[in-house]
Amino acid sequence: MAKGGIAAEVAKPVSNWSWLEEYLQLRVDLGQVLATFPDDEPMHNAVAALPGLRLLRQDYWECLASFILSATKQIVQIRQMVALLSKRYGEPIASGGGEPAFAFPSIKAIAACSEKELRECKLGFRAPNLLGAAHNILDGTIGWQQLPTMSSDEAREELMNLRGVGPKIADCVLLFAGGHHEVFPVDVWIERALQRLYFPKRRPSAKRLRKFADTHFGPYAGYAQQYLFHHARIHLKLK
DNA sequence: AACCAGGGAGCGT
DNA sequence: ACGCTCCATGGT
Repeated sequence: MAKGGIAAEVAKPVSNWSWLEEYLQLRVDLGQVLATFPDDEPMHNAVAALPGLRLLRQDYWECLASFILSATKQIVQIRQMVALLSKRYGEPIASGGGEPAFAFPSIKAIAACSEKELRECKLGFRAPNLLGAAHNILDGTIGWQQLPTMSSDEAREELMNLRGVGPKIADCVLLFAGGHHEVFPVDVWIERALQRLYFPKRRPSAKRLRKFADTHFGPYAGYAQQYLFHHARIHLKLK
């Protein structure tokens, strides 16, 4: 994904790529981000292993919905659920002549589904949670439109009013959709990675790790989380 | 063929 | 505040 890309090489750009620049957060200076990371061995290793890793800036709804689906599911299966939902309830989008492609379903499209239909997309017990989120957004139970202007603490609290949304999922939405780069979501992988890398003997509680994450990684803790997370998944044999 | 998965809610202590 | 257990479904 070299900068400049295709658009710069054609005489007349047929398309405006600014959405992609936004999605990949190309305005963020990675060098400045990396400079804020703690000067310790786990971070050095993680950064060295994954040069150029970036956070995405995702759509709020797509992000929230995906992470509601993620509870107790493997990543391959999450992709499956998302693909199935999109195929059945999403709008068709340009696919470049290959397989037909579909956007992630809108809030209204999901709200119009029955729980049964969602369960038929293999959502299991997550089906009522996704449906409830769509309803609560549309009926104003939570301040959806105000989320982008809220502080991360306010937005987290607001999101956690949704059934099926706890601290981890809320933090993922803050980081990946809200652009709150200081937020450090703690999931089972990061928990294991932090224990292994920073506390090989002690095995601190989840609560303790939460506090460590909040104080140790600085203003771009979310980026640090991503480097550690993917490094741990790819190179460390955890579990 | 079990076992368990990018969590969260609802219980019990 | 903790520590359980259950929740559906499919990959390994």
